[in-house]
Amino acid sequence: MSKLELPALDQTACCSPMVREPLGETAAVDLARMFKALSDPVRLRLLSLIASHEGGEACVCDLTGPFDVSQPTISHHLRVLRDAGLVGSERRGTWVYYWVLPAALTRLSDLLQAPAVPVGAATGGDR
Amino acid sequence: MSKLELPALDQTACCSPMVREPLGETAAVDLARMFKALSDPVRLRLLSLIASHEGGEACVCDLTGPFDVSQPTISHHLRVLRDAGLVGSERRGTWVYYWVLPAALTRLSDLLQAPAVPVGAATGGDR
DNA sequence: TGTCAACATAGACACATGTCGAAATTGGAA
DNA sequence: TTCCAATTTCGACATGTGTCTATGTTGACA
Repeated sequence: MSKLELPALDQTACCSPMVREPLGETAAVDLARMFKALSDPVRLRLLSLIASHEGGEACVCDLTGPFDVSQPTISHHLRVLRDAGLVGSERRGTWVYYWVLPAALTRLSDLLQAPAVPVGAATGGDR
Repeated sequence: MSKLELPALDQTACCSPMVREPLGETAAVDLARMFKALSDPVRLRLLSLIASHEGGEACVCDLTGPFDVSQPTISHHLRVLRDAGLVGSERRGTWVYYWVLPAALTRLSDLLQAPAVPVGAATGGDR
């Protein structure tokens, strides 16, 4: 009997029990893609700048000035943010407007607050 | 007079006002580094798996099995998470334990909830 | 229709990153 | 001290990423 208990004790000493379901592989790929979009300082600042405007929306003409990179680079970064589902965009005549998609950001922050809370497959959708 | 008012109207039509201070360059570099650590699916799942254990802490021996990559690769990923300040680690005899640093995760989620809220320079510190 | 401004895309390039197997390091037991 | 298990680090390599200049696309206006 004592022999049977020792292995169990060994495992208890090494392993703490799981208290919740960890993130699955499919969700991780999706979420990692969004985090990757945020993993560049310029892109992070772009998102912040857009969100700092009234209504969480800004014109591109307001986004190309404050950075030390060229206009095509800003455009490329905005594309990455959009493709990752973090912002939406629309051309209105001369100007193109970008806006944050709060649902996507909420999805990320929910994960970080309780990282192992099961995340549903719901998408934010466009504005 | 009507000529003088048109340019001002044009600018109003294009630009929405700023309602808060956007993220600065220095903070963005720091935060982007943490997001980069989360931008790989395996690393995201590792963090989630650690956090899913009781006390937000897990033994490495629990972390090397559930993934389709080699043990050195898991070790490398854990290193990236640790260097980014998202987890802490400690060797206790035979086993090495990793735990999440909630303050770092909170810092990220706060940014995503109100992306343009000024983020202080406070660090999470180690456990 | 031609011209211009605003913005996006393409291609090239230097540098970064994920993964592997091999090797090194650390701690425990004999 | 030697041997072993657990874990980290190293070096190589294929692939990915940020940035640029050049070019293409879109919309407004004369």
